Amino acid sequence: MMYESLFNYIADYSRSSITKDEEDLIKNAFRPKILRKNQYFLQDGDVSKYTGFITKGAMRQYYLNKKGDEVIVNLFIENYWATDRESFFNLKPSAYNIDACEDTELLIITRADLAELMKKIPALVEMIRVMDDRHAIAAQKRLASTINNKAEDRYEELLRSNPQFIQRFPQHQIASYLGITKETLSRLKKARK
Amino acid sequence: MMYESLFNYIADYSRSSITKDEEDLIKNAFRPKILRKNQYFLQDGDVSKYTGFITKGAMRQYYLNKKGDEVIVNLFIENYWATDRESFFNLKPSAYNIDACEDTELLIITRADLAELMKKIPALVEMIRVMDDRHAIAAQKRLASTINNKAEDRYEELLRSNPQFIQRFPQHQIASYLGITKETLSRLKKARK
DNA sequence: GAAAAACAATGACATATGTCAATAAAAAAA
DNA sequence: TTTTTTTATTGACATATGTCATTGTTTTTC
Repeated sequence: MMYESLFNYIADYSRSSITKDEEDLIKNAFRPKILRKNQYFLQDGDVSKYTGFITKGAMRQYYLNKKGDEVIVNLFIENYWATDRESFFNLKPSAYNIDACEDTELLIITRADLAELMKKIPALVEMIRVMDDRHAIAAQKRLASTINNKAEDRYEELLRSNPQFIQRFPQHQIASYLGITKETLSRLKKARK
Repeated sequence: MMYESLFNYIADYSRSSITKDEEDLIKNAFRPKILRKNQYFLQDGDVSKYTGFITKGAMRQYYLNKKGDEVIVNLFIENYWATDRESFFNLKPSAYNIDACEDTELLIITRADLAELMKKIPALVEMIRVMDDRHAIAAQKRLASTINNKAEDRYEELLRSNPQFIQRFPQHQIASYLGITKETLSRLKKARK
């Protein structure tokens, strides 16, 4: 069932594995949430009350720029955590929207419940440390890549690092995520052949 | 003396303050390091053995791209931590250089010693959590800004968020940090007037 | 299955930024 | 001070990418 993928994820991200008791604690603390395609998980202006572990589906995080068009900052699929971190940890209104790109299943938890759980489950604390670490490294790389590489190189890089994204998200969303226009991405793909 | 700024930093970043005993533990674990201007703190290919808290001075982190020119990814001044996180935590060779832009004083510690210290000082653990958190948020913002804003807007943003940088680092390094050429930055400043 | 909506491709043109070379100005070294 | 090195400015031109409008294609909805 759903929780299995979360248990596996925790095992992957921490040395110490979790006990049956701990599994039960987790089952009690995280609750399932189902989102239909296009449904919001978080709306701009609301507090990101939950962090959600995706067990099935795909989501995106974006904001609206001055001109009013969507700028995608993150894409999420299975085994990703969806939340606006800033809003979630500081309980302040978010500037982002997060919504489902496909029918999606999540396991969600509040900040307070997560904090409680971390007191009881060391593996969870370690998981978060490792996640933060990898996250920081990945962010550094994505930034460097954005600054220094041409649109084409960044697209190639995404093809290598996250081929699933290209399958599952429409091309204009991929373009936005890469920080280029859909027209540029379209031309760049043509040129690659 | 030097350690005061570290103590203040920890106090700022965690709710629980630290005891006199904990201060002594910290003094024993972190050791002072002085770097002359232009001296390396970390060289590309070496493992980033230490993380360093800057008490005085300024540093930069950069790599050499294919063409062989320096690409600055981070600038550090007082109260910043200088390390290549990926290398420091995984003890693998770094792809970055970190060197001093001015005569610089740091308090340095190894990963192992830091881990030991974290077992003894809860405030330190919290500090790191908060740092990671803010770091992730800042990285997200910097990425979004890099992707969506024009060079000029990014410069304005830096003027607002880190005016000290503009004072202390030469303009061509600021340009590199912003991901633009020195010529573009020069022109952009002229146009602003 | 027809109509509507979302998605993708393409052309013409505009603009931001990069590149290269020259020169000037400022700072550091001798 | 003089010389050298580093830093900054400027011009001419090249290139990547954006913008806007049009059309074609695919997917969704009724």
